[in-house]
Amino acid sequence: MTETRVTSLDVARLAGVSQSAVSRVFTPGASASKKTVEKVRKAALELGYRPNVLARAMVSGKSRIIGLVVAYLENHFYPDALGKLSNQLQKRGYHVLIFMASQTAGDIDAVVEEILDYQVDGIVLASVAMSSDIAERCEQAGVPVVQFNRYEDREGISAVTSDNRAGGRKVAEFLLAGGHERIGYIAGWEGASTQRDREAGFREALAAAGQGVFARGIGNFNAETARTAARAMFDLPVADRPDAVFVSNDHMAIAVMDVLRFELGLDVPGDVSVVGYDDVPPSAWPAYNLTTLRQRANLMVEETVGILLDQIECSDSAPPRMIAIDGPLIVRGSARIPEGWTS
Amino acid sequence: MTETRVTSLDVARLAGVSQSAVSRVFTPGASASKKTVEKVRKAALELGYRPNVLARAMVSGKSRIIGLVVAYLENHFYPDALGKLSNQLQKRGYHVLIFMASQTAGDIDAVVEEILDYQVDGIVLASVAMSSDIAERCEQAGVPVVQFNRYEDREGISAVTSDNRAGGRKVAEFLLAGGHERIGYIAGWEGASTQRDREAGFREALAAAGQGVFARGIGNFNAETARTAARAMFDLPVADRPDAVFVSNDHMAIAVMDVLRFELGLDVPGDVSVVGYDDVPPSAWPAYNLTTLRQRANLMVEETVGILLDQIECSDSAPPRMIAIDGPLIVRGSARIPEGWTS
DNA sequence: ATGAAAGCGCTAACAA
DNA sequence: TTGTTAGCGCTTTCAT
Repeated sequence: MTETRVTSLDVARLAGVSQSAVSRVFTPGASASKKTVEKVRKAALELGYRPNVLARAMVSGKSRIIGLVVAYLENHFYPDALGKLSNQLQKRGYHVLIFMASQTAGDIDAVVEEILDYQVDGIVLASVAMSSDIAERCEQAGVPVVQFNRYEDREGISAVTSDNRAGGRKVAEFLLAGGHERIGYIAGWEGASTQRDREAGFREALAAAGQGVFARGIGNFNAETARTAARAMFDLPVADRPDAVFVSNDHMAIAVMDVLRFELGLDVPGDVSVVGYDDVPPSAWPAYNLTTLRQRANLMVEETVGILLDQIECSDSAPPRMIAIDGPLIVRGSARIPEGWTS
Repeated sequence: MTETRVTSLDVARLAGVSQSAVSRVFTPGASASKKTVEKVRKAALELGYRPNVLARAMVSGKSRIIGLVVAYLENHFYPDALGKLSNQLQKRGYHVLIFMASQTAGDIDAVVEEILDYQVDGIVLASVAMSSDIAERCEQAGVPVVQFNRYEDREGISAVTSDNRAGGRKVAEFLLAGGHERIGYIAGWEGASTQRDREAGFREALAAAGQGVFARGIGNFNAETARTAARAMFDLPVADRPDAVFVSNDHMAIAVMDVLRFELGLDVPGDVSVVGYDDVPPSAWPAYNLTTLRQRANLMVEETVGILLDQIECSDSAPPRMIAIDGPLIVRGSARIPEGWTS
């Protein structure tokens, strides 16, 4: 039970070669004769040697660690994305170091400093606000950053989102085609680009049809807040309440459906049509059967990884990229389906 | 836009002290005069210096990284636990490095090797099977391991679970008190200690009342498999199907409720009582309102962190600890409530 | 192709 | 309290 730390030197001695020979055998683009490789591999196996990633990181300047900052894990979209991200990165030899950001705004700067302390090769900011300090610090440290499901356009920082504007439009068009005339909206956190874009696209398409938002509430991407907003919006006589509502993410939409049905005794979609955004797993459960705009998490993650590794591996700094991925409207049963609706 | 790497030496020069003085200022238990501290802090701030965690790890042997192996993120219990774990560790100056384990059995050994390469200070195995190799490798590397929500009792490895046996018993007693006489069970993955213990406790209490399991299906902790099991168990004439079913986690229980209600047209709890295990957020949603045994994730995580840090910080290796945390039955509306039921 | 030697940025003896 | 020195385990010139 002696705590054994096997080093390359141990292996070298056993194999009868120099320490640098061992290093070469374990370094992808290195030169070593068949013979040396063989001897070293054998010795390494015998001793159970594996290179120390940290030591390698020190000298090479590459840690193969990606820092991930996450704020909300309640919304199932995020754990889902996290899993996919971690998997993809793992396949390419990187790993994810997690940092939880409390919702507190200023906090994020401190978190990013902490991340940088670990000499990460890249950073993914999942749904947290950027500050210009962060951008600067990371650039000066030479660490690429990509924002996931959020962007701040004043900075020159890469971002991957779904095409929220187009998504908002699609939702409006669907509701309009369904003949709704009093269409409400429950907003997410107003500081989020996702929220702003979804609403902008939504209003755009409503306006094109000569309508506006009949009622507006704020849910902050939080279930409880969304419930409160739903009560305020719907606990009213028929004529005063919406006949349809676009809730800006599924996490809230589900909470809203529960309020409508179980607290207010309304029928969905009979009395009110509900449409969400994300297409998280519970939206497909028959009890909700939520019509929603799908965010293609797989593609979003692929793009994120692509951008990151481009920047890391091709040091001639690739320019920041802004990607918006289109997603389909998944028509289920929570909103009235227009006659002859196809696409 | 020059990539600046500020080192302690830079700070030392600016502050007019030695490099080790700088190190001392940034090392918790070190000695430095007010004056030195002041000069160094000022210089550090000016240059934006922060210690390199990796370099520190190399020499101190402590990386302040905890490796976490996770397999399922679909079951919301895990993201939830992950968030809590990461938060608690972060408060104590540690961070979580994620490793996704495919369900593949042998895979886990390779993953653990990879983790060890990062010189982690500890490992949390969340619901993945141990092998004796792992135990040995980690012990020999001097890295403490704790299993979360699973255990293998043949190894001397710490584990934190809920008291699954007691939980299974409580569920049975509740169903029995409700007057059910044909009680079914849908099992999780049979390789899991959680599954075994829940079933053991459940059967124990049934047996004590002179009953047995009326029907048994296997869901493998997977929603789709659970649906299949539910169809086989319930698509039968009244007399041949259970009047109650204990589904061994909520993730499956919700899927089962959907099958019962929407595919088979059965009323829950009118025709069938359903009880789950975990108390994940969706279980509280009115559409399910699932009676379930709560796993106290907060306590489980606290214990996990406690054990880990004890082993890491008090090098006189604390013995492995097995913790089983009792959880309450949360009585909601998916199962018939016995007359005058209180506790 | 291989070995010797010089660090990567830091902490921890050891002296002073 | 402080500076000097010796590494942590590795990659990478530079000779050979």
